[in-house]
Amino acid sequence: MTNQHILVVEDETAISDMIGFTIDRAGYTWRAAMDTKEAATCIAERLPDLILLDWMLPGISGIDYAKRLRKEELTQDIPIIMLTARGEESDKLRGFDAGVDDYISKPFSPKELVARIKAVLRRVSPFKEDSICQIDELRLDASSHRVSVNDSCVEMGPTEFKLLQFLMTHPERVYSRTQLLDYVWGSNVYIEDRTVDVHIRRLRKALGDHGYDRFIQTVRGAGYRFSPQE
Amino acid sequence: MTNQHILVVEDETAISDMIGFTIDRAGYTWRAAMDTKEAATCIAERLPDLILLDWMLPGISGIDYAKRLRKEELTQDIPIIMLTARGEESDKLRGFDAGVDDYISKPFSPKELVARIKAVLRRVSPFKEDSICQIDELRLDASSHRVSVNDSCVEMGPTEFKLLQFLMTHPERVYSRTQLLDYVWGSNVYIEDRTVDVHIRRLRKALGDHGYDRFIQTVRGAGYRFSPQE
DNA sequence: GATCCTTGTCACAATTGTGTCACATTATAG
DNA sequence: CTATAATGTGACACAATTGTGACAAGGATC
Repeated sequence: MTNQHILVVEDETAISDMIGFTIDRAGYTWRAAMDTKEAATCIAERLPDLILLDWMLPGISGIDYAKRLRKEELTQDIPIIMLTARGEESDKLRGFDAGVDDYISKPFSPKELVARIKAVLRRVSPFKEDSICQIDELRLDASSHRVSVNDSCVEMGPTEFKLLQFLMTHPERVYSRTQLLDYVWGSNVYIEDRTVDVHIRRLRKALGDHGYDRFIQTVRGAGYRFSPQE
Repeated sequence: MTNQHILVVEDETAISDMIGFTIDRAGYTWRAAMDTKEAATCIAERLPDLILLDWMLPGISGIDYAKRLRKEELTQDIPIIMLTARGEESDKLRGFDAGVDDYISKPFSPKELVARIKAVLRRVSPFKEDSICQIDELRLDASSHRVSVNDSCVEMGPTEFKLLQFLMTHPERVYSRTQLLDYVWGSNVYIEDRTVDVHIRRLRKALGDHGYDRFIQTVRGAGYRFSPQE
């Protein structure tokens, strides 16, 4: 994972300079853009591995821009971390809907910035690599976004897909509801723990039609585990 | 989930009670201190994995205390999260200089508190996992939350699991009932000593089906001990 | 705008775990 | 050997956790 590239979209140069200095020292390369137009140029020149996006940009809100990035094929898989000022946190949820991966509220420490960048990159990249994951006859194809058992398709919602993807790529290990929220939904979403149960239920139902719900096991007092065993 | 311990340094009992309640449910053990003196006592008794520190303490600012903790060898690596009231955020940067790892501004939701605690702990000690513990043919795998003897699964409740985990990671040593309550249940529960007996009984029963109950030995007048030897 | 799908939350049901008690059993002191 | 204290054990009420169906809000699609 050497030489990952980060695009900083931020109109205050004081801030983007500080950010640049920090991520430089962390071993990443980066470019700064002051508006969406510059950003487009940067992206064309070199596709970044991650985008740091200010909440407010000249002429457009960061969220709207994030949505736009999500629609373009080129950029739809690039993780986005939003930089919010104090008091804008109430709108966080809107951002997660737009596909934002994480938030940092200003002022933040260099440590925190680097930690979140690392966390997001770690979370995102393992998914990209092995696009096909098969355990027994249960097969998950990330690139075509399909789950199948013996070539017959298993229908499920996007969240269930991501959940199954995470579980299948991390089998034989128990994850608490909070951890699953962290890893599957994203770090700081404020969602009830119990919501995970409901999605587990939906996932089991989808797999159950094909007899594979037994792979998803409840560990009382701890969380859930994916395992072909027993 | 290896029973991490948190120290809460906060002079308002209403707040520290609420915090305690929350982190209890998140599976951590904790102690509360109302001032730096009490804090020192708590640290001496059991070194915490994380410190929650109020911005203002009787006689000293939280930041100054944080700096002091950073100077002591014993505490310099323990992550600190500061609790700030609204309006004190402008001083965040000073705190980061003092080596503070994160901030939470009051009022905060339990969910946010737990999320930040986990984030900081994960950031600081990412390698605290795995922990497969095997003695003879008895194997306890913390990450998959499984106990097995010769690959056949041993069923037990959550408390029995934690108890066995503690005993297996601290073999050859006698623990009194009160100590076990402290270490396995958490130091702030009010439970009868004799309850430990019942859980020992349940644990023995689970292991006994596989012939491993002899590992849990009663030391009359003292407590219990885990040991492969008779 | 009408329709469909997804999603988070809730309320209630089903299940499982927990702490305490009473009584049985065992060890130890005298 | 007996008295006494410590530990083992089964039962049980109730607490806590998890499963499940329903629902309303919000997006997406057309």
